Amino acid sequence: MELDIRVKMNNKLFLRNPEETVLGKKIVKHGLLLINKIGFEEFTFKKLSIEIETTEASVYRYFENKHKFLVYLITWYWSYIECKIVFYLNNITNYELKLKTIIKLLIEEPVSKNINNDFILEKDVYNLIMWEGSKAYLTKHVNKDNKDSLFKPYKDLCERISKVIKEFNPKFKYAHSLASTMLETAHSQKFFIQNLPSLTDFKKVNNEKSMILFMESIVFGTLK
Amino acid sequence: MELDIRVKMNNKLFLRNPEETVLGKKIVKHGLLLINKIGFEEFTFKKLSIEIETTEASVYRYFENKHKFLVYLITWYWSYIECKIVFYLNNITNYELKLKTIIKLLIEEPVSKNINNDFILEKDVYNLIMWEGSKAYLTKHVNKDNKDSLFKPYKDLCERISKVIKEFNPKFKYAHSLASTMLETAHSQKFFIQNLPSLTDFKKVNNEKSMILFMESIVFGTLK
DNA sequence: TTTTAATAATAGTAATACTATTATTAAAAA
DNA sequence: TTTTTAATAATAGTATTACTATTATTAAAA
Repeated sequence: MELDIRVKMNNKLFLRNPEETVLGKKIVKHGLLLINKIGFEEFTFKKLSIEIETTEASVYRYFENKHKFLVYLITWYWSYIECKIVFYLNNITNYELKLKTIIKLLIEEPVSKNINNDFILEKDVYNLIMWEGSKAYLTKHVNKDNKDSLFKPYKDLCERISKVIKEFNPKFKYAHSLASTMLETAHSQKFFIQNLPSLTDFKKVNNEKSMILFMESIVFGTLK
Repeated sequence: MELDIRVKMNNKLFLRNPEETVLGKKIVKHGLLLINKIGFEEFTFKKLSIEIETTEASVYRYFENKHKFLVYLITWYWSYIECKIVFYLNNITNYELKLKTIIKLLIEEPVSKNINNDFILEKDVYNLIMWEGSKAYLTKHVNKDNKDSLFKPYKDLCERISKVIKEFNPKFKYAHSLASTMLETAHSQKFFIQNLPSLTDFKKVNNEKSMILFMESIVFGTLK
């Protein structure tokens, strides 16, 4: 079963809504691929415009700058994960199972066939989060961006997870911090496995089961 | 009591050892301050050279590029923290107390008077780690940098912490991952407190005690 | 005293991160 | 149908960035 999730994006993230035009969708799709390929530091609108055979200025008509474009993509992922969590927790009443499901959704790499809309591929955004996710907020303009609600999807996601944590153990005082630690740890450990494996205890391939066990030992160890 | 720690730096990080000349020390000292002030993305060798009244080319004689300069500073911090841990664990035999001491050292903000060498201020590097730390490895050339042993200090630190974890609970399978999670979480939670507080459960000021309790609940919860 | 080596300054370059202006096309109003 | 307006794209620019190559200056060693 595939989910068709439409995410409403904060309109401070773009100058013109890329979902509304062919060129806009092309920018998002190929921009995501290009950042994954060469990295955010090397990525420029010029390079993207050559790739999709348009002009630099045309890209600038959609996005103010490459940072806003990154936040657009990252935000899309966070909103998408929250939708997924809402959907999969829907019929679960057991709080332990709820938490286990969340952990699975955070760690399990999406399979490539799982296309959820016509221009963003889930596995590509997953990869982007791993490599560039924290760069969305690790800037000196984080406070301004925060005031523009750019990080609302991340906060909402954190809030949702922390509510499940509190349901599981109402006495635990640090539900939000545990939730954000879960989110950050999922991505950083994934990155370390691929690139700095001695910072982890996992194999390069087929590590999902042991990663899930690790995360469960942290979450349930902390909460029980 | 103050520690006078001299850290031996990987010589792939610089073209000319900045510790050996007055200009070199000036570059490191004011470079650190400038990155903290304007952020790594906005930081350039040109701006630094104006600040310390020299030329851009002179800065380039010490460091290949600004990324190597960042890794130089970050690496210094990791090595320094490992030294500190070695020193403070020296006379402790109780493994629980060892872990608690490590947690304290990772979370406690250094006091400003604690100057450990003539050009790097501990509190400034601490701040740098919080804001720019993960940018040291979140690049597409992480594998090349890793082969040049640029991240050895971080790995050594992680290894040292994971050894204490294993002493405390020899059966725990994920000592390295727990250690790297501790390191990453210490910095990300500190950043969130200051900039995205709704991702945490701590106050903006005087949060160290509760942060330490949070980290202890994770570490001992997981290991017990 | 001369040679050599270390260091700094000058002057460049291609690329980056944009902006302002002009041209083209499409839709709405007269 | 024609004209006006609006949307979009392309052209051509700029200041800054991230460097490099060359030349000048100073200091130390032979």
